[in-house]
Amino acid sequence: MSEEAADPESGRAIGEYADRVLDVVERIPAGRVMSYGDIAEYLAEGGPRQVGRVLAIYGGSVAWWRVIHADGTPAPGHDRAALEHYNAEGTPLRSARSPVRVDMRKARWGGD
DNA sequence: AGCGTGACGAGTA
DNA sequence: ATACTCGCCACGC
Repeated sequence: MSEEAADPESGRAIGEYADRVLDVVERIPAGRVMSYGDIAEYLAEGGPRQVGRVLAIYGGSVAWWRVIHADGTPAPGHDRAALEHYNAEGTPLRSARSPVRVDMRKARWGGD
């Protein structure tokens, strides 16, 4: 066998960074949202692109619809599913039709 | 090791 | 609203 060093990514463990990102998403209350950049800034680590990658890979385990672009638009390809959740959670919207836009002015949430 | 790509953000036309 | 550019960071080929 190759002397493969301990591979924390293989099998079970997800990156520590991904774990922190998912933790933040999990604590976003219903009816609120955070942008990719907001989460990156909140963690003070990586960047908006890193957060997007984590959600793209592990988003299936968290409320991914509460994480949207800085301009209030949900993830591409999932705007329809996201809209269903926004209606169910009472998320303040500025546009209920494409392009679906969340009212960041009211819905934007911080670790508060 | 270089290059393309992406669930990003902000700026400009 | 759309298209394009630049900066950013990590991954896959």
